[in-house]
Amino acid sequence: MTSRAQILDAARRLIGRDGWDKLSIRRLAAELGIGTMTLYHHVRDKEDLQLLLITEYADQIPQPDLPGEPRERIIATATLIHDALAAWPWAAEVLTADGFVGRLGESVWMVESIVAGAIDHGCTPEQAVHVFRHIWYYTVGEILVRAHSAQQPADAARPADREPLFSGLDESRMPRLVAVGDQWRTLSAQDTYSQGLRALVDGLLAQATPET
Amino acid sequence: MTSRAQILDAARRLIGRDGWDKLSIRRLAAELGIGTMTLYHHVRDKEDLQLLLITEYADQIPQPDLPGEPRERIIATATLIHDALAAWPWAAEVLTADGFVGRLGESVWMVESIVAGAIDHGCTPEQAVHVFRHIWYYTVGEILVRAHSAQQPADAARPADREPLFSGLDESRMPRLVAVGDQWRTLSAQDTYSQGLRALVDGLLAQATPET
DNA sequence: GACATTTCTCGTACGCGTACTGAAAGTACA
DNA sequence: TGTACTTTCAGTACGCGTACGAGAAATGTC
Repeated sequence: MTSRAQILDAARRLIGRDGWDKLSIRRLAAELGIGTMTLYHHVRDKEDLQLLLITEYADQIPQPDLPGEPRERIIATATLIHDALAAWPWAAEVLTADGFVGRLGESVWMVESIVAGAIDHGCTPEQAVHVFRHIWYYTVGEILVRAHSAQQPADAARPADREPLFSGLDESRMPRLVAVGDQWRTLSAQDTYSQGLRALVDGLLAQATPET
Repeated sequence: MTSRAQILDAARRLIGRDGWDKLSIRRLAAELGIGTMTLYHHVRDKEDLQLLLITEYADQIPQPDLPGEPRERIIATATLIHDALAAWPWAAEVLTADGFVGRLGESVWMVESIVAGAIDHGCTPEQAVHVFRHIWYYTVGEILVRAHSAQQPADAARPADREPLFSGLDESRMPRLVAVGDQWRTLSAQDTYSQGLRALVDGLLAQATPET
């Protein structure tokens, strides 16, 4: 008999050894020493398998002491989500479904934390849901875009990507881009997320409670 | 001899007929009546083929009269990008690479427009680049998440996704989520993007020019 | 015209995800 | 004990992206 726990263990072993892009139904079955089709009796889909792995991953994130200030609590929680995804960008690709919320398991506290922060700041429940949604959009976008662009240096064979962007631009038509020039690439990407997140949260909270 | 134009035509025909998820190298070759591997002499990759299609799609978007007010110009341009992607969400999945900017072809004016708006508003070039970047993150995230969740109803077979979210939540631990309840699903998603975009832009511009 | 070089064409093959069949082997319950 | 159900697994099949390498065709050069 093969149990769910054994499967997930083997999957983690496989991912740890060969990377998450090498995870396949066939390889996992081989790792377990069982037939390929047997796996489909424990797991509906490859996506289902991935969701199980992600749920476990998310559940393992410890719930930290969050600041009492609503705005700071929202930002801290979002950053936590972001960091977790950044450490495993593959999860973001799978989680790009709204249904993910139902799969969160123990780690719903992240959603609760952000929604609660928004409500405590004076948002209506509807606005609070929107706040979470917008933060989620922004976070997923940042992770996915960065994960992809970080992959680029791997295949440095493409010469078009190596030369400065906007090289053959007509200065009369695109004056600002020409002025920006190579600054595009050389930006430190470290605090980018934090910056955008703060702007977004400030904007959202200001929108929701204009009198403040 | 097979030309690039013929390939792209056939690809568009195929996508129009069977949907963009049915586009495959093999089917495209069959549509053209040529061998599968022949395609690889005109196109490096499947991704390359997709980027060609997207470039053409983007180039075809007409450049409208944009408002003179910097903030409004930024929002109008971002909305344009968003609408274009929403009409063809598949493009967003492919474009999730920073290198996309080099592939924009004629439609760089969108980037120029946003960067120019930010600079006109008082941002430094570096800040302006960040403004575009954040808007891009948010837009891509919104498109990808929404595209995925819109696909969900297709396979309504999964019962777990049908029942109300957060059903079995412990009220004492997740009070806010329980309070929000089913509002999660019933939100009108129409103006969501516009709302979040405005919040983000306002936050970004306020961050860049705090004295205003 | 003869040759070399580049460009184009395509068959074969590998690994992948996944569906279907059919048949063993184990377990549960009568 | 027999019977029904679940779990396991091999085999086969389909379509996918694409690496390899062998030919065909076009093009340039003398």
